[in-house]
Amino acid sequence: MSIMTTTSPQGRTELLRPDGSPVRVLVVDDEMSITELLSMALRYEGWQIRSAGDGTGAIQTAREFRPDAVVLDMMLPDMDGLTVLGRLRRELPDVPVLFLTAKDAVEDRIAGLTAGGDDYVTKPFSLEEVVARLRGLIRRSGAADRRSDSVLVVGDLTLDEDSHEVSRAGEGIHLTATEFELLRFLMRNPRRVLSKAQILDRVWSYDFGGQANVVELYISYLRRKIDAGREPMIHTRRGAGYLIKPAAS
Amino acid sequence: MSIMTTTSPQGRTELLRPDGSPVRVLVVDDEMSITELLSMALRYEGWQIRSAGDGTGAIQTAREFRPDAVVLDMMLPDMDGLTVLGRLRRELPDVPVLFLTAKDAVEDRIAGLTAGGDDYVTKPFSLEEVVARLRGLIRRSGAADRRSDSVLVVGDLTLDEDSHEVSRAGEGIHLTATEFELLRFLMRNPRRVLSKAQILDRVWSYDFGGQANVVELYISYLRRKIDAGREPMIHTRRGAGYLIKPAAS
DNA sequence: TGCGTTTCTCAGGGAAATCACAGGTTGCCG
DNA sequence: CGGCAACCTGTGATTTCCCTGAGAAACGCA
Repeated sequence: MSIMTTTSPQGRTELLRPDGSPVRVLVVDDEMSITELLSMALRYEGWQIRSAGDGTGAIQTAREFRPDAVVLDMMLPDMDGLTVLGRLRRELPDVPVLFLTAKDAVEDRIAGLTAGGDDYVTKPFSLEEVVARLRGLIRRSGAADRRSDSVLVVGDLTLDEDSHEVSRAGEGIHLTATEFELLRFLMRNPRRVLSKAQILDRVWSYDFGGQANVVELYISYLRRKIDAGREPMIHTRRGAGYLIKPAAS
Repeated sequence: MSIMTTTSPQGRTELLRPDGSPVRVLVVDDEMSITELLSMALRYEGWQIRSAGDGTGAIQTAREFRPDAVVLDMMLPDMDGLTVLGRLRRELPDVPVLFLTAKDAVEDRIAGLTAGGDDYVTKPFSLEEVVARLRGLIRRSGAADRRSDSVLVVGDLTLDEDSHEVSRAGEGIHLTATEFELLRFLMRNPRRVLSKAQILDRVWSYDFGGQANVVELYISYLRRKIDAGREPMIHTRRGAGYLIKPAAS
């Protein structure tokens, strides 16, 4: 299965299958709130989502739905995550899997999970992170020539999702992990106003309980690094949110 | 059967058959978890994988699948590894074989086997090691002139997978086995951030149960030998992982 | 068996990142 | 023009992550 990309009129880059149909993703988690959250976010990417609450359902759905990627919680009620993985692999040998795992479980039995090019994120995750990892997995599982797709460009600002490198007008810029995710979210939605609530929901983990003004703070950080002494690209829409756009226009 | 190479847009070098179709590898082991792990990793190399759980199945599959290489566990339920080898050889006289053997198993019998150009690794192995050995076997079994493919180059740093020689700016550097494998993995993925989990999964043996900070430790060793007093090539992306890139950029 | 090498654990130090808080600034509306 | 709400940003506490020295254990080789 090879995967193509196209750019929608809104300027968002989408992954598509060769026949133009949407990418299909299977989400497996026993907590309904999590599958809901993920389904919502992934549908917003333009993908087609199916979900399952246990291993048995996952296998069944996979067989019939034939997803291009799977999001799989390692902690399921009926069977071990590794067992599910094995059976999934029998059905869909080449499908990449994104594992969800508890933060403190990382050490002991992650062994081998990422070996086949798969990936994992720890709970609690941020939606941007899940989406980014999934995009990476799907891109790499598909046919060749997807190099350019890992680079986001807005005006003279570029962000490479593989190397995590960011530069404006050719000059490299160092960003922290949170700054990077925030900028990625902005750049994936250029010229679109994003509310603080949206940003908080996508960039911060779903269990974040802090003050909402972290967004303001990190926008401030980003401006210092990206807009410093230049024509600003990050703009405030008072009462609405923030947006990024090329400096020229 | 001659084997060609090509370089994908991701910068990874792939082995291909002359007609452009993927290399075919047969994996034979009675432990399902091992065949799964290997299949996953080898598929990620872009190869086509078939697996068998015993000697009988191996012969059958080999006859029909006609692999370019075979990974063969010496300890199979139904017959001796040597017997399987003999029958395989009848079917596929020129196909190279990579033996899997327990660490404490008879070294002397193996010694004779590798004389024919075959190779072996001991369990528990690291995936990087298996992949590297297989690549070597396949390259050497194919048409000549694949010498250059065994050398990885990133900036002024070179690593020869055949001779295990490493040098930076022409100056030879001695690395231990683990350091070598870690550097190889980094250099096979230049300019790409690799997480500690990914590194552990590929470079350390699949049964490694230790602390994740061995990766930090070995990165530290590598830096001392490779970046010492020079423009650094190994970079930390805090919260994400490590990457290697030419010093220039 | 004995010795050098390699691998790995453990723990302390230190740097970086994250975030709360609070005071200052800006823009909007009456 | 005054007042309020929204936003910006400096400061510093806390946490998290990373680095590395020291030494124990395992390994390899003669």
